[in-house]
Amino acid sequence: MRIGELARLTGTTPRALRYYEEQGLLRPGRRQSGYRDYPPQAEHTVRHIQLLLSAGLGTATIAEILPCVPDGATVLAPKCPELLDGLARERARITETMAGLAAARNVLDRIIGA
Amino acid sequence: MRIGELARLTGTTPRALRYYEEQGLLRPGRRQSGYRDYPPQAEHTVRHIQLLLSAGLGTATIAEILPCVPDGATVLAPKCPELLDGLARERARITETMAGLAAARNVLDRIIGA
DNA sequence: CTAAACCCTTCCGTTGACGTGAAGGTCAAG
DNA sequence: CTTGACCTTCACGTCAACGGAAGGGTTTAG
Repeated sequence: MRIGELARLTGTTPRALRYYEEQGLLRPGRRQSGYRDYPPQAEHTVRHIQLLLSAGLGTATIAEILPCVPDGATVLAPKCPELLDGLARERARITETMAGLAAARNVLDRIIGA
Repeated sequence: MRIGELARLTGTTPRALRYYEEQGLLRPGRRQSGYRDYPPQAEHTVRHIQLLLSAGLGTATIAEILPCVPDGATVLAPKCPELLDGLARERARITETMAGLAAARNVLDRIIGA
């Protein structure tokens, strides 16, 4: 599929997809015309990227993670033990952020009050 | 108190405090020398600011909220009903963000696996 | 009285994930 | 064969919350 269709399927823009490629997150093939050509699994990959981005992970970190998450949806990663440390830190960071959000939401609740 | 002491008390920097003032979040007095002079309650105010910032609220929104949160710590805001809508939306946004973080953390957990 | 430490304003720099044209090739349909 | 939608590569712009340096007054400890 071409870039426009993938963008529509994933609710993003061609510009963002080119950016992901520039950051090493996607490696689409090329046609003779130069147009990018994405395989169907790219949709899943892009959704993963969006999810991890929204969690505050940077593109560099995601670029390390993605090769450990094969095409299938709910797959574990048996073969990237070097990343476990970093992933655990990211996990902790996410948990911290959630706690902070809960605290701030409590403040809002106190302000909203009745 | 002067800016350096307030910065130490709140774990931030003079630069950040000047920025908050620039955005209308703080209004310290001035001495003849031009030095900023903060009242003791400023410490509480700054902590509120930090908490709301960490929740993803922008300085403009916080500037609207602050006048509704008098000096006392756990006070409600009876007198700003116009903000209730916006605050409710921010609250919803925070909840959404937390859900997204939980989802992303689940992805990480699946990757970390064993 | 002097030196260190602190403060002032002004202004430009940073970081990340894109947005926004510009100038031009490509492709399916009428 | 031409429109119009889609694509390409630059390359600069944006937004938020500050960081940092320049150039110069102020306060305080010795």
